[in-house]
Amino acid sequence: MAMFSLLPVEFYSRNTLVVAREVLGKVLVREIQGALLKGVIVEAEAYREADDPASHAYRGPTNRNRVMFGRAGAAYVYFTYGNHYCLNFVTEREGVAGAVLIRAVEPTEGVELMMVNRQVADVRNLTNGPGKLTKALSINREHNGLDLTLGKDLFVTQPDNPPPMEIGRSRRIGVKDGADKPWRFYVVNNPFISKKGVK
DNA sequence: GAGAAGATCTCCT
DNA sequence: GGAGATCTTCTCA
Repeated sequence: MAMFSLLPVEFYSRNTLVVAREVLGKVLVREIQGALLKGVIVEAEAYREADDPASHAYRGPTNRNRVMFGRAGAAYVYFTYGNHYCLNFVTEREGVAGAVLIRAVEPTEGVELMMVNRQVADVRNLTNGPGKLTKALSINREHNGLDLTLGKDLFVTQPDNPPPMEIGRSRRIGVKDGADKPWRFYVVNNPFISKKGVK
């Protein structure tokens, strides 16, 4: 009996926009010394390469973004604004840059430990933003390049009986260049998404 | 080697 | 609703 179904590399090695949409409803799992922290992914954004001025990969490979050009199913974790880590899933075939930024999850397991990590008591304020969820799940630069398909430390699973959900689409948050592209996907009416009312 | 901007969050008003 | 915090990374000289 399978305890969970791990998403295979074939899930990730597709068009970035498809992965960004289909990753909604999947379960992000963080394993820390035997404890499991879980959250349902409810908001994600697609970042590509030459056609996407908002992407780190827009100007080609650099020391920071090289994971984006590598094998799909890896974690791309970067540090920004002097305070925050952001978690992405690498997409597309090897050699083509692509990543899906995980912007928000709905906590389902290990909530108490997340509260300790974040120092906040309101569940709705635990993981409703890219910098918040990495802190709640204790994700940092050590996870950059980690293989999400191994089912260890950090991985993603398909829930057994996913509830129906309505998927919304909007422009991306916090970008200037490429702001016109509707490459953000989110679960409509979910209280754990980072921003509401964005067109 | 310097300067600027950044896929954000929190606190303050 | 707005500004400051904070530091890494990139670009250009």
